[in-house]
Order: sequence, then structure tokens, then C-alpha cells
Amino acid sequence: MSPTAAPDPDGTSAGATKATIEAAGPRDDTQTRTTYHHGDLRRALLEAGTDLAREGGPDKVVLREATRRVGVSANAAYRHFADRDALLGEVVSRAQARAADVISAAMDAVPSDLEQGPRARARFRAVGVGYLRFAMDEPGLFRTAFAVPVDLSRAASTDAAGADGLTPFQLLSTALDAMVEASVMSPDHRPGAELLAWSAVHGMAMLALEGPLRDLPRGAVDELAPRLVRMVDLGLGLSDGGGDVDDGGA
Amino acid sequence: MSPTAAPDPDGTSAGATKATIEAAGPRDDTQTRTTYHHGDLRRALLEAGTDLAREGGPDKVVLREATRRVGVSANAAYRHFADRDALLGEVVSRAQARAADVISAAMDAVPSDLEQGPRARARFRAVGVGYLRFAMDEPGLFRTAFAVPVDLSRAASTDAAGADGLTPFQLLSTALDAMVEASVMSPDHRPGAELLAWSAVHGMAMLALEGPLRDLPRGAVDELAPRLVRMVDLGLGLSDGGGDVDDGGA
DNA sequence: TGTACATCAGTGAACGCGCGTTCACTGATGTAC
DNA sequence: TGTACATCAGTGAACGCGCGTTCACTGATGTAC
Repeated sequence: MSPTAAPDPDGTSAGATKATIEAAGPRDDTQTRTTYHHGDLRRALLEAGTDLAREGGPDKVVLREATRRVGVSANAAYRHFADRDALLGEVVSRAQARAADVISAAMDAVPSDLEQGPRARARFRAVGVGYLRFAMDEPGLFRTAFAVPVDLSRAASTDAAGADGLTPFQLLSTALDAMVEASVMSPDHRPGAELLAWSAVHGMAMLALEGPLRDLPRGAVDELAPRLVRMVDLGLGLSDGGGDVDDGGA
Repeated sequence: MSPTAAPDPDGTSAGATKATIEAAGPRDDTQTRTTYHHGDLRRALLEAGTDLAREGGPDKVVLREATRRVGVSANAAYRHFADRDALLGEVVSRAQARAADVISAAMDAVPSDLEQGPRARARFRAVGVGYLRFAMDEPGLFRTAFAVPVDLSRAASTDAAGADGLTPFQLLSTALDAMVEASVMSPDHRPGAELLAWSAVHGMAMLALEGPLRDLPRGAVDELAPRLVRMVDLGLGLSDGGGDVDDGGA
């Protein structure tokens, strides 16, 4: 039970002094430290790691640099994280939570006085628009959240939910459920629809961020994003698909 | 003018000997060399680089490892490539050309006795299916072709066209043009449609290859791919889009 | 037909970089008595 | 209330790795005379 996790219960002078230092804030970081113990090193490293991710994506989340920024020796990190992947894993979760917040905000911007059907659709499209907005506004965090080239499955990933308690994937799922409930999407098309919709927006983000469309101007993406989500909306919801179109030979 | 680039014109014994060695094949590679000069080092490095890309994507295209595999000292590569990025740039082009071949093959598998409209559609969908097939069959090459995390724009990129002379992007463009010509797609929707379609398949590939869906089984992708391209087809072609759907507030 | 010589295509060793991680350690803290 | 001591959270130095790149060099080739 760390003294920062719970309010310091004891009133010894030593304890009070430490509590005072901590109350001054979990290290203003970046600057030199006066105490031997950092006080909140774990959180500080997480924040430094997130900054690194913001600046250059997952590859830039480098353990030594994080400790350097916090002003601590390199191996102090090993008191709080098993290894570099453990740190990266938690940074990934934080990045996903940030994405969830942006998506939630976009969904909440949909007028609540719309009728059920149009509202479900608009909220569904807002998921995609929010996803792409996050990608373009925070390219480093986006790639950290959704395009980590290494497998982090063995690293304990903490909660990736946003402020409202839902992960980006869960937000997408609920939006699709609402469309079915509002009868603007056939239940037949519902299974797996997350992956189809996600693919479209994820692909545009990746093409624009580190694909062949790297130098596509921001404005172009802003213009394409609504067209893309409309394409998905129409392609998923309007038709029976499958039956009414010849399947060719491919 | 390298002797390998053009047929060796002279008949001197020295020249003939060298020509004989070269005729025996551009180095069987991987094994020890008996001559001081390699004979076809540039091509051999390109091939080693492509093998590396196949095995582990763009990051694994490492100059030292390529020379090691060819059996040559590390800096011999600098006789043929300005730097590591120049080598990588050419490997990227080769990977794109391979993608073009797979896509072409998928398009050519569409029966030619279909009517113009259905055929145009089927060939368009074949582009997406071929793209995803290449991604799953050759994940390393796919990522090298379409997901290089560094900017290679300053590296001279050679031709990325496949055997039929078209790049993957050009194949997609011609498929879309054919749909407009066959009147199964409105000309109003044509501009920029490449990016919408490309986004969808690229996103699914990236999610399955190095995204959160990394452990999605191959079979799942095989099942989703046709649904995805159908979604795109319907979303792009069937409706007027834009006007007939409320735009919400997002 | 031979030979001097410029040029080409390699070699071997080294540099500097930055990383993750481990080792043996020490200063600070909290607790049992 | 003081004090011994276990435990916690840091330090500093080092290891080993692999990379891209450069340096001064040498062996092989092709050509002008």
C-alpha cells in the first residue's frame, strides 16, 4: 500500500514532511529532484512514456528516454515495470482511452432531438469521424493505440476504456447495436459488422499516416472522412447485399 | 556501363572467362564465392533484401544482414546503393510489383463472358480480394509494400509495376473507370473513389497483421474479405449517397 | 600482342550510437519491540 | 519514546548487441598505346 495510493494516515513528522512534498504535486517532472525517493515514479514514467508516444508513436516509447525525462536512473524503471514491454503496454491502454474520449465526444455532438433511426446512423458515423479525427490530431498516440508492430499480448494491458467506461471497440459495438434496434440496419448484417466498419476508417488513417498516402494533406482527409463513413453506412445498412449482386469469379 | 547490363561484346579470354562465370547464374548466393568480384552484387543484394522483407517486413531489411547473406563485406553494398534507404526503396518497389501481380491474377480470374456491368463489378471486387490475399499470403512483403513507417520519398523508387505494367493503384483506378464506363457507378462518385476503396481493404489487412486483430485467424479474414468488398461496392456504387441520408451533427 | 595504368569492386577494421537489461550497491522509510 | 532492523526505492557502472557508415586499403578488370 503506497502512501500515495491512500491518504497518509500517520502524523509523524517524517511522514508529514513526505506528505507535504507529495501534496505539492506528483513531481513537476522534467526538473531536478531534491528528494531521494521520487514519490510517484510509476505515474511519472507512464506520463513520460505517453509523451514519447505522442511525439513519435510506439517505437519512440523508449525506457531509457522515459527515465531520462523524469530525471531518474535508467534502471529505476524496473522497480515499477517488469520490462519495456510492460511500460509500452500501459501506454497503449492510455492511448486507447484517449481515443475513446475523442470518439465519445463526437458521438455526443449528435443532436439528441433527432428521430431514433437518423440519430443511430449519425452516432454510428460519428464513431468513424471521431476515430479519424483522433488519428489526424494525435498521430503518435493513434499509432500507439492501434498500430503497435510488436505483439504485446503477454504484457498486462490495463483498462483501455475512456472516461465513460467504454473502449473504442465497445463504442463502435453499441453504435451498431443501436442501428439494429432502430431498424436502420438488418440484424442479418450485424455479426462482424464492427470489423468491416473499423477496417475502413483504420485503413484511411494508416494510409494517411504511414502508408503511401503519407503526404496527403490534412484537408484531404477531412474531406474524405465523411464520404468514407457514408460509404460504410450505405454499404452496411441499406441493402440486403450478397443476394442482389453477382459474385463474379474472384 | 556494367558488363552485366549489356551482353559482353568483347571476346578476350579474360572477358570470356568472366562471362562464363556470370552465365552460370547471378551467384547462387548464400554460399561462398570463389571470385573476388561478385559479378551481380546489386541484384543479389536486392534479392537478399526482398527475402528479409518477406521474413519480417520493412524493419528487417537491414543492410548488414543482406551483405552477410550474400557473403560479402558490409560496406560492399555502398558500391551499389547510396545508403540503406536506397536499398529499402527498391525493395519496396519490388514488393509493390508482386502485389500488382497477385491483384492482376485475381482480376483475370473473373469470367470474361459476363455482361459488362457485372464483369466490371466483379473485377473491381477482385482488386480488393487480391489485395487482401497478398496481405495474408505475404505479410512481410505486404507491409514492405504498403506500410513502411519511414518516409522514403527521397530514396529513388524504381518501377512498382507488375508484369502487366500497372501498379496496384493503377489497377484499382482502371477497375473503377470500367465501372463508370459500364454505368454501374455514377461518375459523380468516381473522383477519389480509389482512396475510399483502398482504405477499406488496407485497414482490414493492417488490423489483422499488426493491429489489435493480430490474432484473428486467417480463416476469419478469408470470410470477411468478400463481405468487405461487397460493402465497398454497395457503398460506392448503388446510391446517390450524400443527399438521401441525414448528416447528423458529427 | 604485350604492357602500363586508370578505374572499378571488393576487404577489414573501426567508430559512434542508443538500446534493454543486470549487477552490486546505498539512502530513505516504516515497523516491531 | 527511542531504537534496531527489514524492506523499499533509488544509484552508477557496465555488458552485450546490432546497427549504419567511414576510412584506408587491395585485388581484378578493361583500355590506350
